[in-house]
Amino acid sequence: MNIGEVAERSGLPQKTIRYYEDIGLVRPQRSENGYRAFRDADLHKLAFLGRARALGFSIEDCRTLLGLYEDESRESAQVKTLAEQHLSAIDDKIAQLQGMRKTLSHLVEACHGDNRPDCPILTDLSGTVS
Amino acid sequence: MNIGEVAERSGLPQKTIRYYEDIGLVRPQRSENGYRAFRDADLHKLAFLGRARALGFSIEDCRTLLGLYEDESRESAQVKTLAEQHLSAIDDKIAQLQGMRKTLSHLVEACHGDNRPDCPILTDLSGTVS
DNA sequence: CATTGAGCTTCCAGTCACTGGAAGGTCTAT
DNA sequence: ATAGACCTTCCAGTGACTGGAAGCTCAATG
Repeated sequence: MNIGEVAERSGLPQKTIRYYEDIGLVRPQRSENGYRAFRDADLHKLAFLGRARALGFSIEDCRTLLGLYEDESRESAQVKTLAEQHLSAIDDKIAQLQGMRKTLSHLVEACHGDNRPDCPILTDLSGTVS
Repeated sequence: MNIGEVAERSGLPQKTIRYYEDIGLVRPQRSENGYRAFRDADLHKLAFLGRARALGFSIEDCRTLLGLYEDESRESAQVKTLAEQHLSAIDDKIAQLQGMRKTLSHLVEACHGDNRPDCPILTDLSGTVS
């Protein structure tokens, strides 16, 4: 398979696939003309990466996950620990965003949003104690 | 004020303050020795920026907000629109993270996490139709 | 057989918002 | 005089791509 087909079938952009090769996540062979020659296993790996990235795992986590996937003697506890850490990082991010959301939605509600200049959003940002 | 004091009082790292000067968000004067000489208005601006960043506004949004803050003839509608757009972006991010969270927490629960290699998390990532 | 256009290659630069570190000047207190 | 704190600039790196340029290869058409 050439990169175009792999991109289509994995759902990853060609640029991303080349980048993943650059950083050693996949190692496709090369045809005589210099084109990358992907095998089914490469496609499979790339799809794995796409799903792991869609769950928010970092590239380094993905590298680890791929390693565990290919390691027959892995312990599922290793995978679970990684996933739990990531889950907890997601929870932190959600909490942070919800904090922003709460403050911001209060401010948006308080702003009448017309042609006059006075604005509670700016007042809040300016730190003016009202 | 020198940068150290401004950093402490604004809560921003010195590096960040220098960076904000680089990109033209603040323009402190200079003392004869070449040190940055911040006035109260600069400190005020930096604190404004710190609060806006803490609400997740991008640097360019912050630039716009600062401009509106200093523009006496602004219309609060402009601020409100910007804030609403940002709020909606935050909502999108929260929704995306909650999607990840849901999938991932199911997978984590399904994984027994012991010394055996079989792991539903990896099975899911591998795309195996079970 | 020449040409066109799609598809592939590499390489370089840019994104965003900092952050770290090196090399060196300045100030204050002992 | 010197130590140490504080300041300066400049360069490079982060994460995970993304865009674009210049150029090679391949398949189909006239």
